[in-house]
Formats: sequence, C-alpha cells, structure tokens
Amino acid sequence: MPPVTIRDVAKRLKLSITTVSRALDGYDDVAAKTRQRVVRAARTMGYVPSRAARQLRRQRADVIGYILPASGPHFTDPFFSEFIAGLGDAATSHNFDLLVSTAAPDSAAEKQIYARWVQSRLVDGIVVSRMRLRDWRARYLVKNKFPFVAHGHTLLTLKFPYIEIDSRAGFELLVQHLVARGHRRIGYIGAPANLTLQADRFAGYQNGLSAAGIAFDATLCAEGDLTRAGGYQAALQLLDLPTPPTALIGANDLTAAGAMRAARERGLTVGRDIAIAGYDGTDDSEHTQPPLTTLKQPVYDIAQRLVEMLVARIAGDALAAAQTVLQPVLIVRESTGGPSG
Amino acid sequence: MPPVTIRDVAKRLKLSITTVSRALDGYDDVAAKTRQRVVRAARTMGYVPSRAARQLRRQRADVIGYILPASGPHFTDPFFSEFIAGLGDAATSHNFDLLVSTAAPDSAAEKQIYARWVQSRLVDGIVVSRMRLRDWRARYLVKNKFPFVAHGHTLLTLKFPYIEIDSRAGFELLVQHLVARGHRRIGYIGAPANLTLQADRFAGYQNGLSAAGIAFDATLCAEGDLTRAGGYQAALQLLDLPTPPTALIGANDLTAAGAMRAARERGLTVGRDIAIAGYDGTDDSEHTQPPLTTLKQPVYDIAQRLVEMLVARIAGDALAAAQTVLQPVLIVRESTGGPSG
DNA sequence: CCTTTTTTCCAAAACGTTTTGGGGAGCGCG
DNA sequence: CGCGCTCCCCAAAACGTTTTGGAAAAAAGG
Repeated sequence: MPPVTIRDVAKRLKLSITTVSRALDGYDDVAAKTRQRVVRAARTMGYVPSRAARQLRRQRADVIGYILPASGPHFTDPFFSEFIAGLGDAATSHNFDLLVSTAAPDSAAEKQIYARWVQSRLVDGIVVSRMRLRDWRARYLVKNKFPFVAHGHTLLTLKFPYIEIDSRAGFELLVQHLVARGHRRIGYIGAPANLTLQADRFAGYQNGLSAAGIAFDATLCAEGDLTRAGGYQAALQLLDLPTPPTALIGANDLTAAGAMRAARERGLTVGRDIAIAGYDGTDDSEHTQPPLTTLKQPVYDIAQRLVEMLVARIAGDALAAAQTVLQPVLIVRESTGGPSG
Repeated sequence: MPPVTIRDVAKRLKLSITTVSRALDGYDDVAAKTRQRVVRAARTMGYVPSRAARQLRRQRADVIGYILPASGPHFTDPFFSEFIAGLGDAATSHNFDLLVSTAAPDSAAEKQIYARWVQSRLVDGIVVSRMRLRDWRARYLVKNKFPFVAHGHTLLTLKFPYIEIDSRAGFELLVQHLVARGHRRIGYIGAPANLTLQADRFAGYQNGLSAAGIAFDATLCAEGDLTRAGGYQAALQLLDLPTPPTALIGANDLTAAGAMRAARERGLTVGRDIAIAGYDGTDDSEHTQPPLTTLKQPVYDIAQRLVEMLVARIAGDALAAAQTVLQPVLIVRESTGGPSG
C-alpha cells in the first residue's frame, strides 16, 4: 500500500491541496472548523508529509550533519558517544535530524563527504569537532557560506561560531596541582601536532611549568594519538628514560588510561609511585583503577549548545555569543594522590 | 550564489536536461564524446544533484536510520561507538548515508521517531539493535513492510533478517571456564528482563551451572542495567551476602567494570580473591585493571554486515542467509586468573 | 439593495530530478 | 532510391509538497 499523500487527504475531504497544507501548517486563513476536519482526517489516515517533497520545495532539509573522525574497527572514545548523544537529543528537540558519517581526518573520503553534503544540500548545517590548526573544513565551509559551528577554534583568520573549553588554562591548573603534590618532573603525552587541542594543551602545560619555575624539558614529552594504545606506547617511552618523570599528563583521558597501563606494567602503583592525569572527564574516568584525575568538560552540554547555535544560524538569526569559551573544572582523584592527598 | 542545477549544465552545453542526466548516470544511449563533455562540464561547474529532487523522483532516499537507545548525558558504552563506526563506514561504502537519532527504549519519543521515519520515507531502511523479547519495533516494521535488519532476535513469530551472537552458548562457556578455575558460587548480574539478551545470557548461565552439576541459586543473581553504575550497585548487593559469590559474571563489559569497582571497594583483589567476567569484548575490556575476561563479539563486523543485508533488502534482493548466528569467542584475561591460571 | 471588507478557499506554478516514449539523422542493404 | 536499423538525442510527465496571487462567499457598512 503506497503511502498516503496530501492529495489523498484533500480528495477524501473534497478540499483543495492548498487548504489541507495550510490547515496543517497552522495558517490563519482557514476556518477553525475546516482545520479540525483536516487535522482529524490526516491523523486517522496516517498522513505524514513526504520529506523529499517538502525539502525540495522549501529548499531546506531540517537535517544537520556530523562527521565522526574515525574509520576502522577500533573506535571507542567515550567522548564521542556522549557528544553524539548530545547532538542527537538536541537535534530531535529542535525537530531536526542528525546525519552521521565517518571519515579519517584529512582523508580523501572526508573531503568527498563534505563536498557531497554541502553541494547536494543534503544537510543544512554541519557540526565540526576536533579542529585542526589550519583547518580546511573551516575554510571550505566559510568559502561556501555554509552554516556550521565548531567545537574549538583554528589558527585561521576566519569568523565562525564555536564553543571552546579553555584547555590551556586547564592544563596550567593541572600542572599547578601536580607541583603542589611535590612533582617536578612532569611528563606530557600529546596529540598530533596539527590539532588545535594539542597546541592549546601543550601551551598550557608549558605555562604551568614556567609559572612554577620549572624548566621545560622536551625529553619528557611524547606524542600520542588520543587513543589508549597511543598513550600506552608513549608512556612506555617516557617511563624507560634514565630519569623517568614522576607525573604524567595525557592530552585526553584515553591517553591517560593507556599511560596507567604502561605504569602498571613497569611495576608502578599509580597514585603512589607515579601520578597520572587526563582531560575530558567523561564518566569513564571515574571508573578507572585508580580513578583518574582529570579536567572535566561538559561534553553533552556543549553538543547541545552547538546544535542550538547551529539551528539559530540556519534560521538566519544573528548569534548572540558567537564565540563561547568555557572553563574546565579540575577533578582530583586518586591517580594523583586523591583529593586530600 | 545559488547551487548549480542540472539545468545550468544543460544550458551551458546546449543539451537537453535528459541527456545530461543520462550521461551522468552512465546510460549507453549517449555518445561517448557527449558524455565526456557533460562529465567535464559538470565537474568544473561543481554540479552535484539535489538530494531532495532525486529522492522525490526515485522514491528512495539512500539513507538508513539507526536509533541509539539513549537519552540524556551519560552515555558512553563503547559497544555503540564501535557499532556506529561500523554502520557509518559500511553505509558510506555503499553510497548510503546514516541517520542517527536518540531515544530512550520504549519511550514515546522512540515511537514517534519510528513513525516519522517510516511514514515520511525519510530513511529507506532501519537497523535496530538491543532487541526486546516482545519488540513492538519489529512488529511495527513488519506490519508496515518496512525494510529493516536487527542485531538479535525476538520472541515474536515474525520473519525478519538478523545477525545474532549465540550468547547463550557463550555464557555456558564462561561458566564452564569459571568452574574449571574451581568456582562453585558464581554470581550473575543481568540486564532488564524484557531484553532478549538478558533471556539468552541468563539461560546460558543457568545451563552452564547445571552442566557442571551446580544448583542454581537465585540469591546469587541481581539485575543491572548494562551500565557501569548498575553493575556497581548490583555487585555490592551480591558481595554483601552472608556467603558471597567467588565469581561474578556481568551481562556486558560495562556491568563487569562496575562490579570490579565494587569488589575493590570491598577490599578484594580481582583475579585473585574474586573472578569477574563480562561480555562484548570491545577494546576497553583489554584495558581495565586487571584486564577483563570476556566474550568477544565482532561488533564492527556485525554492524557492517547488517548494513550490507539492509542495503540488499532495500534493493529487493532475496537475502541469502537471513538469520545468521555467530559464536562469541572466550578471551581469558587476568580478571579470572589469567590465561594460564 | 449595493458596495466594501473580511473570511475562506483554491488553481497553478514552482522546487530539480529521473524516466517514458518517442523521433530525427545517418548508415547499410537491396 | 527507399527501407529498415542503429545511434543519439529530447520534450514532457511525474514525484509530493509549499507558496503566490487571486476569487468566491459571507459579513459588514451605508
């Protein structure tokens, strides 16, 4: 049985298509009684407007897009679960749908998806996350005047709305916390250098050191890839130094989790023999062994607010606060000695 | 600047719309030379077909839908990260897009989303996961003859294609493993009773016990909710029994992770004083402390295969293996004493 | 009772494709 | 030369909405 169209409803009611459409859309040039008839008939007949037709006519899709920076089997960063949940919930509550795709950062596939989405007007706005310092996505979207919002900024001189966590200040705080616990040799496991978050967090780390009067030592820094495996490898490297660090900061919680594992393998008890801290503060960090000291960013809220900003931008509203910067909050747990430590 | 349409391309080339369309779609009734001209012009002009128009005309969207069983901030089950990555990658490689929404199981919102998606032909197929014993979603989709595939079966007498892991056999195996390690008091932390996976895994647990000649003891069973917090609470309850279990099986890894935490809080060393095992086997399980014994299901592969089945079904192909049952593989790690234990 | 205004409805045009059902031109063949 | 074939191409219809620009009917005003 073919889906019921607006024409069917009109025919049944002996009304014009126009009237049915306008009745359903709540225009005031249709008699109250008629509207009621229409609404009732539409419901009992199970009429739902065709998305494609509506979309074609109105030139908008009521869909926002998000591309997961992942390709391949092993992808379990809780950050993104929570981020997607936030996007999804917010989208639904604004009567938008969420289109999700996956692509490895800077891959050909990624470019292709953006081109397709933008050109074919499949989505009418995009949320982009994990920004790169010179982010072609931002450049591309700005150039095409395509509505988008970002989680984080870039180095480019482009104007676009974003929400950002001041992770630089956060990492300063983290270093300060470790220094207060008596640490002087504090290692850092970063992310790929082209990521904004790496630039910020690394700068925060360095600032923190110099604020405490500790000389920066490049040998205490290693590059991870924001995964557990990357953190593990990098941590091993640092722990095997002649004079290993007594504290380790990971660019995110996953990195820190990998580092904890490496520490254990080297016979160290995390929280006593070595301090380890991360960044993100999703639920998982609370459940590591020992619980992880971390900087918490409100991932779900951010996702929600991003959607709200995007929806407003699609509607053409001027954005009140186009660039928002939030402060992360330091959560001290046992992996650095515990709250009272 | 308005997007370039097929009409623009046709006008520029002084060809008909028809010819341009057919040239691009690779019909063989257009001269090779003409096709070349068209293809080139389309590319240089940056022409991409309008999704809405194509969709309206062809009566299909090339979109598949998936609804995440979550609503609210705390949602970080790695199972779903990996599942979504699999869906996304597979969809992309079949030239489909993936529409994602979130809704709490059996909520009004969930019903509404299904109705909308199905009626408005927004998606032309749906992947449904975490099946319920009497799943209204399966019923609804079958009734509306809407293409879908499932991860797991139901109790209903409905025919639909699915992939399933024989978790019943898996749990038998798990019990057997624990018995071999000398355990007699084996606890079980389950999931809500309306879930198929709970029925299966619980049955497997019971079978395992009876195969080993151990009497089933209901006091050793508690209900979790597949989250870490749920596992934690349930485990506390079991550990505080007069004669607590010496081994604990969680319905999934998250449950087991929560149980591990509870055990530690009671001063037990996991893997020595108590054995704990889970189910899912995503990467996370390898990185708990101690690493978790688990039954591994190939989540990413399953997601990919589901998409393939769905795409085939949308295309109208008869499905070769409509119901697939895979065996989970037991991965023994230190949480139950280690491989050589 | 005629005019003006308001209320309620509608026909037709778009939106950008794909597909149907030809049709003209060139060629080979008798 | 005329016929049929093949090769390319195209006009027009259709997909299901929303929106524009009235028009008929009813109400109000004189």
